[in-house]
Amino acid sequence: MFLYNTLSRQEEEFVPLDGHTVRMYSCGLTVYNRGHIGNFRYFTAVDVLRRVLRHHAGYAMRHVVNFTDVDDRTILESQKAGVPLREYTDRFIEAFREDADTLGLEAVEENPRATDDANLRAMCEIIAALDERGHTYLSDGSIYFKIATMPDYGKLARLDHAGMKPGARVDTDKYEKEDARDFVLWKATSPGEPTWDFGVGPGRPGWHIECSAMARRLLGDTIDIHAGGVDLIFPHHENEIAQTECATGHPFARFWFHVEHLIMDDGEKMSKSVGNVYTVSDVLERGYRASALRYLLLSVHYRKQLKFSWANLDQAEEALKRLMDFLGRLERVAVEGTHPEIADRVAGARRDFGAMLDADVNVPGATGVMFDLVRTLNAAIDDGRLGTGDVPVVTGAFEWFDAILGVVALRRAEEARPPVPVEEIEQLIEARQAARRGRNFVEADRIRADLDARGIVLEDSPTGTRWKRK
RNA sequence: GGCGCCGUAGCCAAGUGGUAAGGCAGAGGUCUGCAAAACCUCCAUCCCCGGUUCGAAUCCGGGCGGCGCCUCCA
Repeated sequence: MFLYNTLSRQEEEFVPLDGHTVRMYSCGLTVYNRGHIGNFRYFTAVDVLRRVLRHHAGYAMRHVVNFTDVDDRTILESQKAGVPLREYTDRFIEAFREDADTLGLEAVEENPRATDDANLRAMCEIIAALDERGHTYLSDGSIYFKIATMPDYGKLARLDHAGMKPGARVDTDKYEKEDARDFVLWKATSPGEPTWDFGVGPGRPGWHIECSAMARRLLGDTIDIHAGGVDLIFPHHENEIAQTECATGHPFARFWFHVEHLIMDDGEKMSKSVGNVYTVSDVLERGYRASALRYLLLSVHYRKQLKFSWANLDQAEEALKRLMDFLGRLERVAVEGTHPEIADRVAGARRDFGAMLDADVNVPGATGVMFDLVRTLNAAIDDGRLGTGDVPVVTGAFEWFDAILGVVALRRAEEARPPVPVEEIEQLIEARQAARRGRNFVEADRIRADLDARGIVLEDSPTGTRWKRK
């Protein structure tokens, strides 16, 4: 398969270094707040990449997603809340797990948090190695990385520092730095701040060092894929490269996978600092389903900005309904027989779907292939050219599609918890059938409208009445 | 000011040199007690202007517009 690599700015064929296990690190949340749907656009994109690597390319995974549970904001917010740092960040880690579960993200192999001893120790080992090799200096009790000691610094972001806007915002750090681009590895702490001492003196981690350390400890010196949002390219990922490569002497990540932003209708990036933020639970409270949200998040290629709007979410819901209606219909096929042309058509769709995934995870292209197949098969069902003998081939294909998309499984889990008890629905359907037999259509329509208002839709067919969630 | 991305139908969105996938919405039809679902039909020449080419939405140049990064940020 081919993946776009930010490092080379082009698509490259991807094969894990050892040929069978993908070692992937994706930057996780800073847990001072609940993640918003922009964050989850990224997590969902990485989830699909992971699923493609596993279920399509057939690789084993060793995938690490961290929690940044110490930085200026987590410290500040926990102090404001009057809660110990660890306890404060625990809440948002728990919230993340809930949201991840709601959106059907596959569990990853490791979820380290920065303040675990093993990770702090790993950070200090890197810092010590950098110090030995002359890449650091001390200023005001903090340890800095010295950019000037790394000739190829900037190879990922490719920023032209000569052309940077003069003045203003380059050096906002309150500490003394020799060069504006130097960054802190280990921060001096002020009284009352959490402090650790694992061999480089008391202090707390700089932002970038944790990812380098956790990736190295759990995945080794060179990893296959490092993922993040595009906003992390600079400075975060650039600095991770600097630290790790100068400490180990090996290339850090072979592929850099960056996901574009989700932006709001009004055209602004959704971010905590701007304040235009919706969480997964906000979306659910508006009456939308998580499956629809997941579908929407997948409906734009990961390297393009996704403009979020409630109208788009409505459209996603409708598209998903079409898919679910088809799958339901498939289960009810009664005509016997097997048709080789159906198997051919399905095989073709599987091939095309896979080709889309191979081309830099083209999910919108892949869903196009899938819906094309839905129409063909719906038509085949209509005129009896799809028999019970064909059904397993078809369901097999759609199960595979969903192993990647993960949207049908979510929807089915939601269906298992209808807003009206199943027993009651069935009683009402029975009552309505009796009314219809007596040609009392007023009563029949009343029951249908009543259920509709409660979120249950009825559909009549020659073989009886079916219900589904709205 | 520097670097980069993007601009495809009413909406969302693939396609990046060979004559516009898919979804939503809309119109007409078939089916239905009525609906729903489903099917059939219809609905774009790709922001603008130049250029390269037998041929461009796709490549090049110039505009216009939107967004991102350069600062914490998925």
